[in-house]
This record gives sequence, C-alpha cells and structure tokens, in this order.
Amino acid sequence: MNQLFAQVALPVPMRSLFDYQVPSSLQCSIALGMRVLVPFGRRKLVGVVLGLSPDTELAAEKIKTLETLLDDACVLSDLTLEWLNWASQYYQHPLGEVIHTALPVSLRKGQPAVRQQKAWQLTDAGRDTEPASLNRSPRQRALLERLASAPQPHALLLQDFTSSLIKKLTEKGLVEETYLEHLPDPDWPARIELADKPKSNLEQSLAVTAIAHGSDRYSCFLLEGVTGSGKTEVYLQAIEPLLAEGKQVLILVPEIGLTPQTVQRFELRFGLPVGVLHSGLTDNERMLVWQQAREGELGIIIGTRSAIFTPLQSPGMIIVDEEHDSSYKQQDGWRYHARDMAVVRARLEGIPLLLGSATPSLESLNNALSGKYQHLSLKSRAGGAQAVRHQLLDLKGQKLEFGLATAMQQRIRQHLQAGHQVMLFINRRGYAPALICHQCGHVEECRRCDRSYTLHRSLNKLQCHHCGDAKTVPPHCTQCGHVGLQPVGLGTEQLEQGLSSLFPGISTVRIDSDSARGKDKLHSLLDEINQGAHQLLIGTQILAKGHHFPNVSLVVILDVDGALYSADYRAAEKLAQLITQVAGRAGRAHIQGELWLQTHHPQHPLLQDLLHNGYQHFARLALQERRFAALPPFSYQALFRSEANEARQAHEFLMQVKGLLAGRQGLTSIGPLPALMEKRQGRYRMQLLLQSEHRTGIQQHLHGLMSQIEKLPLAGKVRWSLDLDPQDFT
DNA sequence: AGCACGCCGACT
DNA sequence: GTCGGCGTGCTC
Repeated sequence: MNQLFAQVALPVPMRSLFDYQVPSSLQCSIALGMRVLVPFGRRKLVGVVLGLSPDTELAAEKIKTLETLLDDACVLSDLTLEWLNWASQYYQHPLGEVIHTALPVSLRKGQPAVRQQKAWQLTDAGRDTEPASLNRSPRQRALLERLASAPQPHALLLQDFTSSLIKKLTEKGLVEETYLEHLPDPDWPARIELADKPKSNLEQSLAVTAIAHGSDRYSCFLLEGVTGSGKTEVYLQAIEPLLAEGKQVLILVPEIGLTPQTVQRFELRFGLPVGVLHSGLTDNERMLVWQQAREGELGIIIGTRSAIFTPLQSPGMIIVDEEHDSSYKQQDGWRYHARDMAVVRARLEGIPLLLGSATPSLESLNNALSGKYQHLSLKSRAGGAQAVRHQLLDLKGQKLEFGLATAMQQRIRQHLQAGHQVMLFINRRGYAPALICHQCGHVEECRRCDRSYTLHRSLNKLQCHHCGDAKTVPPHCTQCGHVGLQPVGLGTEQLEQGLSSLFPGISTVRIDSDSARGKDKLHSLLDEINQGAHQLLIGTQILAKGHHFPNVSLVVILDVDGALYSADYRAAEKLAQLITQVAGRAGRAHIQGELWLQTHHPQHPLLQDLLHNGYQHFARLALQERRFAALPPFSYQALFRSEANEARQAHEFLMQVKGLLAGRQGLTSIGPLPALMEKRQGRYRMQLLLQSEHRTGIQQHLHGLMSQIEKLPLAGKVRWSLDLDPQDFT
C-alpha cells in the first residue's frame, strides 16, 4: 500500500501542524476531523487530523507513526473546522490550542466520543447452550433466547427481566457484559408541550415577528430592552416555531446569570429538558450534554462562554443574553469573545443570531445603528416597580472618611434605621487612577488628546494612555493652585475596615469575585442577604448582575470619577451599565429606592446625560465621543502584553515588537506603557497597543508578525501574549 | 506547554 | 562526592 501522512493539530503553543505516518491498517478508516494519539517528544498527545497527503516535506527520519486512531467518525465537522480555523487566524492563536479549547475535556483526554451504553451478550458457552436445557427455569431460557440474535442494551432488558436474573446467567458463564453504541433518539419535537404564555405587548410582538421573518438564514438582531421589559418572553416566542420544526437553539448567558430559575423558565414553557453547561459540571456531565446536542437529542442548550463550542445537529438559532457582559471574553490563553465567535458561527451555519441586553455594548449598538444588525427595542416596563431616584453628591472640598462624605454617612444611617439594607459599590482596586484636585475637581489632562493622565506611582509620572506622553507629577493643582493632588478614589480601599467604626453594630458583608468563589458560595451569600443577615453590602460589579435585592433602599457608588477619568476608555460605559442594572434590581414597589453617585464632577456631560435621559441616550452620546476620538468601535485594536521580573526586560521586548512594526502604513502603536495594574505577583507588566482604522489593517500587519516575534531572543525570556479586541487594560 | 539536557552551589 | 537550581532547546 502507498504511504499516507496525516497533518495533525496538537495542543502546543506552536503555529504549525505535525506530520505523522499513517499505518497501513488505518489508511482506509482515517479521515479529517478525527482524533489520533501520537508520540510527541517523549509524551503522547491527543491531536486532530486536519490533512491527509501521500507525501510530506519533512525528512523521513523525523517522521513518527501515529499510534492510535481514537474515532471512527469525525468529532469536528468541516464547518466547525472552518470556524476554528478562522478564529485561529483572527486571534493569531495556534490552531492546535484553539481546537483543544473547543473540545470537551473528556475528548481532550482521548476518551471515546460515541456514547456507550451497558449491554449484555452471550458468551461462547452461552451460544453453545441449547435453550431447551434451561426448561426448568423459563425466565432464564427467555433471556437466553432474547440474546441469541444480538446483544441487548441493559436498560431495555430491565423492562422484561430483573437484574438478579441477568446476574444469575452471568454467574453461570452464559452471559457477559458488553457495550453498545447509544442510538440517538431525537424525537423531542413531537413531545413539545406548550405552557400558557403571557399576553405580549405590541413591542414584543413586533420583535418576535421581525425575528421570525429572518429565521431561515443568517441575520443578526440586537434586542435592546430595558430591565423588566420582557426580553426572555421574546426569546421564548422567537424560538417556538424553530423548536416545532426540530431545530435546536443555543443560548449563551453570563457566568452569573445561569440560575435554576432561568433554566426552568425554558423547560416549563416547552415541556422539554434543557441542556445546561456551566463551570460547576464534571467532565462527564459536560460530555453528555455535548453528545446529546450533537446527536440532536436536545432542543435547547443554555450555557456560559465556552458553550459556544457545543456542536448542534440541526442548528436553528443562537441567542446571546446580556450580550454586553464582560464574562463572554476569555481573559487568559486564547482570549476569544464568545459573542463575536457566535456572530461568525451563525454566519457559517446560516442561522439567525439574537443579541439581547438592557445596556448593549457600544460595539453592538453601533452595528445596530449602522444597519448591520436589525435593531429591536422594548421600551415599556411591565409590572409596577417604582423607578429608582438617581442623585449626585458633589465631593469637592467635602470631608471624606474612607471615601464617604459626611452627608452620605448620615443618609446611610437613616436608611439603616428604617430597617432597610444599603449597598455600597467600589471599583476594583489596584488600578492606576487619574490625579484629581479635591478642592476644585480639576483633573490633569493631556493637552494633545484632551484625556486625563494616568498616575503611575512607581515611576512618579503621569502618562497619557492615548498618545503615550509622559510628564512628572505636578506639586499643585494647575487650575486653583491647591497643594496636595490625590489619586481618584483615595480612601475607598479602606472602606471595609472603616465601616465598623462609622456604623458600629451593623453587620457588613463583602461580595466580590474572591469572596464569592466556589460552588454555590455566591448563592448562599445572596440568600443570607435577602434573609436580612447583613445590613451593609459592599461589592463590585458582581452584585449588580442578575440578582434582586428587595430590601435594599439605598445604593451608593463611591468613586464615579474613577470611571470618568480612567485610562480604560470603556470604564464610563461599564459604569453606565452598572448604574442602569443596579437601578433595575434594588427596591420594590413599596420601598422608594435611591441611588447616589459621589463625584467631583456633577456637571459631567456623560453623567448628566445618563441620569436625565437614560442608558439608551447616553450610549449614543458615548458613541459619538468614541467616533471623535477614533476609538473602538470606530477603530480596531490589538494589545501586546509582556510581563517580567525586571521592568526593563518587559519594556525592551515591547520596544522590539514596536520596532518590527515601524513605518507600517495605517497602523499606530501606543506604548510601551505600564499596565493599569503595573505589578502583579511581583512581576512588572507592560503593554503595547496597536490600533488601525480598519479591521483588515490589524489583521494584515499581524500576519507574519507573530513568527517574527517568536524569533526575538527576549520572546523566550518574558511572558507575553496578544489580546485581540482587548476589553480590559488591567 | 512539557520535558530533557546541562552546568554551577549547599548538603546527606 | 551528589541533589537540585532553572537557562536553553526541541518536539512531526
């Protein structure tokens, strides 16, 4: 037989495929998209076959032979491979690692992909036994005859025989255990039982009709619906006709939004089991949902970020709920954005994509306003919850204790005395902030860019993260001459320790990603809160997501300025989303909720706009600002990060990367600058930001650059990575 | 990324 | 005399 070589993608951080000789015994059965076990160095790796060819460019002595063919059918379809290949190019991440992330852990480890079920078959002795010889035990005889023609699944046998009977024949050596491939049973469309649905309003009906109109091809919808406007009801009605046709629906939700109630709502409406994928599952549980989805046995699959990789036999629609949520962006390794991956997947599969949010990302909103996506709005709020009152507290010249103004402390006391709960929001700590004058509120700004400087304590410098300009820290305010400029948000870090002295005897609880880590930890904390075990709640973004706090009557956001004057240009957008989400969650019909913002700039146009005109209006204003500043979504970015024990090395590496890009048209590079969190775990972190007006600009320049970078001597010494469409500059 | 090889310091 | 530190280099 002729020689055959397989090009295999392996989970290693290298941008090449690896050639292996295919043993002649496997040449007939091997195909693209199957997994193989191959020798690699002195270990064995599971890889995926991406090419088959009668020849290879590699020297014969280097070629090894693949060890095992792990599948008899492909685990990744042509379409999926095309999708992942695109992703590997777009994110400039090695294809082998991309494929590795897209597979469930069990498959990465080489476990079989087909679902197996326990079954029973006759042994040689069993086949030689005359059924008549068992005439004295008719049940045993019946079982023997049942197995005579073919092995039978365990579950099926139990309908007619007891397990002790099977055991008896096993002990006699006539019957033995075996495994049969599970036969898919995709007959759920026939079992749909629609529950009563609420009467939908005009906006909802319009949205559902619009979606139904485009449901047989790729199209993208942005459903912009204020909190409580019934987005989920639109999802339910939009997928109803698809499910009836036997089409499957994949729903992505934020990490924190995947509650039993969410899942139940879909289950109850259609009377169907829903496949659920989240981080708390075991490898086997994930694998089962993956298999059921692939075999078409599930109509609805709900999951967090990585659920975007769930294979579907007959895809009907993808829904991304709370599409603005930052948990859709992977923050290490391959930094993909599940929402963006969903757009490309929907286009390849030729199915509609529905993005829903009360506070859409500026990216999606821009696509909707420019007509790239269809824009659907839900503006009326169902139910009678009272709107939360928003108010601003001017911090200029105020006495602050642990970041709280005296007037605010009194207000908090009033609410506590009334028996209500109070929620205090602080931004994540450790960020490089702007420098602000507490007397007049003046913020040092870069003259060239009109943007605030960022304070980098270790260098004792102000740096503009927009153009890279640096200057020394001024001794006094350039506006009013006041001496003693302070970083924005000073004191809020000590808030938690200070609360016990400010509010003695009041039970305080902190909720952030650390304290809420672990299975069900967050939920038990939330239960405690709603049962009234704590009166003062301190938290970050996590508190605002998807949970209701009926007894909270006062919400305070301590350092609004931190977001208004952050080097992270998305901070204002995130703040606006936070405020809007919180306003939708606190209080209840009989308690008038209050939301207070502490700021040195109560007249700031973005704040004023948000408070008076709401998120929808604010977002459009913010988009205009982005357009003027040529920031995303009106430009495209890629961020190189580097990290080393010595700041010099991290900096020098990025200087060399910048050097490789020198003189390229249509591409600007900013930096290297210290990361907003300059140091982490004792290592210095620097960043180099690339920006282009066109997406293809970034792509073209990155093409080929990565392999050049890998050849730099420093590339092996510093930890470095590329983040495409960066969302977070920490 | 792993995993080896390789060449310099404190220990049974 | 060795155990072990992590720098460097390779993996079809």
